Amino acid sequence: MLENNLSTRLDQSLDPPTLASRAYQAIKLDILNGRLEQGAKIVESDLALKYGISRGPLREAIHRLEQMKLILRVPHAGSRVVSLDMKMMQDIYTAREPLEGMAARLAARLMSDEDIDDLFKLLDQQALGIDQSETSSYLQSETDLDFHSRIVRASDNQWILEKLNGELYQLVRMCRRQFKPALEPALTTLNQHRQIANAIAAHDEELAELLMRRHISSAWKDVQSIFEQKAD
Amino acid sequence: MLENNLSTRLDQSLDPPTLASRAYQAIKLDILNGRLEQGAKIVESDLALKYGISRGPLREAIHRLEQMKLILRVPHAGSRVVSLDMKMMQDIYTAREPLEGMAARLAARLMSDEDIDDLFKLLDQQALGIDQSETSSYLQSETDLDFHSRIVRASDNQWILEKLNGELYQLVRMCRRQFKPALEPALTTLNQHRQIANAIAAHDEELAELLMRRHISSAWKDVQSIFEQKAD
DNA sequence: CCGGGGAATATTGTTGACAATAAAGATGTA
DNA sequence: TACATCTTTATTGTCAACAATATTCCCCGG
Repeated sequence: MLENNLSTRLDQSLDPPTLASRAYQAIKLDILNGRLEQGAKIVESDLALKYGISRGPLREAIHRLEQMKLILRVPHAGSRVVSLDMKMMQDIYTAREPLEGMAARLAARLMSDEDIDDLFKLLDQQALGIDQSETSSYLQSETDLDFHSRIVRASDNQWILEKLNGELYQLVRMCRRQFKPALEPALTTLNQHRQIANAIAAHDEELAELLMRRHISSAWKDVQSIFEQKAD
Repeated sequence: MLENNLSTRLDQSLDPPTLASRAYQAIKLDILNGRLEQGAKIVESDLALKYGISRGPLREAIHRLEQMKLILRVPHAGSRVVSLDMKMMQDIYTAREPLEGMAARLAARLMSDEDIDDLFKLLDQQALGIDQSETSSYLQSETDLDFHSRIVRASDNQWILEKLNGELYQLVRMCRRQFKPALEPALTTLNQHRQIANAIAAHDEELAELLMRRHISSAWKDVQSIFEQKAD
């Protein structure tokens, strides 16, 4: 198990060169990739051993993941990987809708011509990926989030950026991974993205916000239906 | 300085009976009340001594406050109490606007008749406080946030609740405290609150969201003007 | 007098050991 | 066998010392 330690796996990620940060990223990836599955118990000493660090920094990593809701912790009783139920995902999509709507509005106001070009290039790329049907659903999900991520970055709002990119999108990734087989038709998503991009290119704030809200709302309906058909 | 330690000051707050949690609450209060002023350097060993605990749990408390943006931390260099500049407050109000709009929408959908009654009672109480002009601006600010807080709680959305109540409102408190003298006319605020409450009582989701967004937007304009007249 | 380099200091990052609490298992009784 | 209580174990919470890093201050040369 020692080939799994941090110094060998994460030497290149030098953002802040602190053990806690690297452990944080490592655990986050383990959760997102499913190596730590939903509801799995997190034992500090085990993970510390696995990553070859002490419990101190590992603890800090766990606390960060707790704040972003990837880990659920109950005092004196330990922590587990979050398990996404329907209520939680509903809360998340319900919060995403107005927040990303505002992000789209700001993007329509602020986005530079070059960034708009790049956005359309991304859409073309996404269209190509749909034709080649062998493209993994994982990749499609990533390019989808990439689209949203660019809009959020263009909003020039640090708070919205952190909450959406840093927190909500991770949970969306986890949720999508769980529902790998039953995906919403990528073509619908692409068309909605195109409309949003057009509104942003026209600097039509009102329309960009409206379309983004519709887009998120329709995405939630898809996720919701999967939850319901899973619960029969 | 030892009469200031945690066991004497915080015995009653037993939410989670862990030193880290109590330190977290203590430091949070110290920041919100201005005992730790904006931009002040946070030295772990000093605070640990002051609160009579070790650096371990104190560190955890600092990390939590960092995540909620009351403390700014740079690795290896230490942490300071956040200093609120105009850009940051703009980001916060810009995020509040759609989020609280959605909260108002949900409240209009879900709020029970009893809770609506309580909401109106709070408004009457607030009106009384305005007549007695000796009421401190601090109290007015608190009842204002209380109004918003109830709506957010009624939205039945855990994520929105945590972000608004747990994070953004603290920063708004800090900002208001800084601008004690120049306050927006409380009467305007009260009237806007009344309109919002009416929309919620009528279960008019659309209107509740719209009015709440306008309310936040107008509140931001007030704060913004104070920033600008301070920077001349 | 001013600026750069380097030792001294202060502060954060990390560790392993200890204490307190909760979970699991054993023991005895009805 | 079922159940309650105690004992044992596993796990988290806390602490104090150590290591690594950044900051400060002093000295030196210009």
